[in-house]
Amino acid sequence: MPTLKQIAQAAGVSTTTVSNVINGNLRRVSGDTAERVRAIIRQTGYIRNEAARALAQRETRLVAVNLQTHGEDNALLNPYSAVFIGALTARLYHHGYHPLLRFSDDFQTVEEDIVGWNVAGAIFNGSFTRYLTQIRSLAAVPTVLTDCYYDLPGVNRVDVDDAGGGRVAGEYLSRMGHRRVAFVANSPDESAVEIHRLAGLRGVIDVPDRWVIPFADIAGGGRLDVLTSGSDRPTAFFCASDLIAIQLIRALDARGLRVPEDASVLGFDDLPMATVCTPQLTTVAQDIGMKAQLVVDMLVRHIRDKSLPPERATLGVRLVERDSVARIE
Amino acid sequence: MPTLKQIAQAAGVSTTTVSNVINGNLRRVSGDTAERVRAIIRQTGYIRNEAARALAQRETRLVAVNLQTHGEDNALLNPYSAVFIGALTARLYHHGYHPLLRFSDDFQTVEEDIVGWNVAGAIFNGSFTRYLTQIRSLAAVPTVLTDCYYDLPGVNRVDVDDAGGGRVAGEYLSRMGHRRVAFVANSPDESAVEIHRLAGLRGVIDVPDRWVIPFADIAGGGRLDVLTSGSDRPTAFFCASDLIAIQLIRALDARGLRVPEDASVLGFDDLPMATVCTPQLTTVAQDIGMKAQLVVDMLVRHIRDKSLPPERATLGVRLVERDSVARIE
DNA sequence: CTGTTAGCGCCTTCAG
DNA sequence: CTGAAGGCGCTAACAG
Repeated sequence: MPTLKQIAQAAGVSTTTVSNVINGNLRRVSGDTAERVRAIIRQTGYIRNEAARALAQRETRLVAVNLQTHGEDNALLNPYSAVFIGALTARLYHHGYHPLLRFSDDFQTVEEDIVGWNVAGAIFNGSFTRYLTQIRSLAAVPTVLTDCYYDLPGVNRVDVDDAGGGRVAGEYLSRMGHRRVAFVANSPDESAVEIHRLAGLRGVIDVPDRWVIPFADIAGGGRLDVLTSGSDRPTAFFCASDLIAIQLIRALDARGLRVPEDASVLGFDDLPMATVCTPQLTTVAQDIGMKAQLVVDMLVRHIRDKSLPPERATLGVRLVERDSVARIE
Repeated sequence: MPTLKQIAQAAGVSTTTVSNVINGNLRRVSGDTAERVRAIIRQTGYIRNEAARALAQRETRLVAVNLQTHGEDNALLNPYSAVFIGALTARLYHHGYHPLLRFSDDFQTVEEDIVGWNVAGAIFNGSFTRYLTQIRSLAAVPTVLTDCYYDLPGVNRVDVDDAGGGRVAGEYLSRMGHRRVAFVANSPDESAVEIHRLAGLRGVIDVPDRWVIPFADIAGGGRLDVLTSGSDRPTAFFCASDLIAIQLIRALDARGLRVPEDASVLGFDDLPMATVCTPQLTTVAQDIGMKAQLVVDMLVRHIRDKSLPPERATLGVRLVERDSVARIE
């Protein structure tokens, strides 16, 4: 593989000129020379050394993409994360960047990536609140936080309208005749996202605390038996994610309860899996592709113009009606 | 952020010594100096510049991970790919490497990654046969091919025992009383993986060509109607992936046919989704985490010792019995 | 429009 | 066991 210098020699020009051609600074090169240089680049199959470029420019075309792991080492086991990361990646390519993936619950590795690789920017998904403030480099590198209700001065944010989603869910369930609704979430008193979804729901329907259920209680213990027996029981379950909804449906099914005949289930996210399960999931949809685009485009804007003031965007949601919620009464 | 040189000055030693400490060449440094250097590194929070290291060493700690896209731009929409990429990533971390992700159907971008970033190694998943031979850099960079039945001299391979999986499927279906079995796959006459699965099945059960079905024919057209009416119809469908199986179950469901009562469905892969659908999928399982480990460990071995001869490994499969296949007759 | 030059931060011979 | 020095390949002033 030739170096830029060799290209310059072969073309009989200086390295500056070649560099200018490669980087599209065509104002500083005559059309003639540019074409000659390009021809040589093409015929030699020259590819620029990114490490050298990074060293000289003090910046790579890498964007640190950080995902909380919650202990699990394969963060892409979660289908929402997988789809989102895939969408981010595709959009990053669009702007000529690469994701530098990091699954971690620990800020040290994250900082090593950001600083060690001289990344152009950083994206965080989830509520890293525990250590976000410890990441000193955050101030220096354009950053976008998603699904993270934490206000860090100078940092950009993209959030889903979680409260709005909860409200939409409540209004829909209400319209379908449901008055008694339970909320199932991973950690309903820690996850900011889930807290907002619940708050939105409660703006419409009164949900008693005993019906705010950590999913683990259902997956593990017999909490579901209590919730499905006796007369004091919910007619519908609003789940903080499709993944939870689908597992809940299975758990109900295992107890001989059919959805939506015996209980209604409403999801959140609208993952591909929502349409391949039985019954197909009625869910509050967020457009993950659009979200990735919002995030990446915002980041790139701030990479290009470091003086831009912090931005904040909220992604709308909409209800997608399928088969898991029944009209009652 | 200090540079290595500044650390050296602060410690009153040369850059060589600091470099040796960082890279664990402790034979060439006295325990005393090493500790002094380490202390300064710790208290300044020094992080080594990867670009500089890469330039000096002509190699990054990046591994190019390439995924075919089949036109789609978000390759992680496919749950199998998502889980596999996640597992690869986790295992790469384990050895101190990062994945450099590329979703592409085109060898140019792939080569730009490999050469431009001086990656330490490359992993390909899927049958890139169309252009694999065009990637000149493959000879120079340790490479592992997965799920790619293509023999490239000097290149390592990890495959799943697809033929064995087909056989296991056939034997199981046979044991359950099925004689009339159809095979549903994405591109049964192009995908090497699918071809092997079918071949394995055919070693046990006779599958007429008319029952070898591209999934598109089912998803799109009314081919399924033909397959489910009349007396000349299969009693079981062996699907080349869980994803296909689940969609097939839905399509059957839409026609009022229940699985497994009216038709049995057998999947392949054993993705997480196999347990969250109804009925839960009986499937030929491959251990994706193990596969990722085989791939990465093999790659790292060859990165460390460039003189190693090419290797080849095959991942075993096993049948996981759940609820989508019925015993008949 | 084009060339010269001085680094970017680290690794790695080679001397001592 | 330690240090000095050159160079990895590219970019970006600064001259011309």
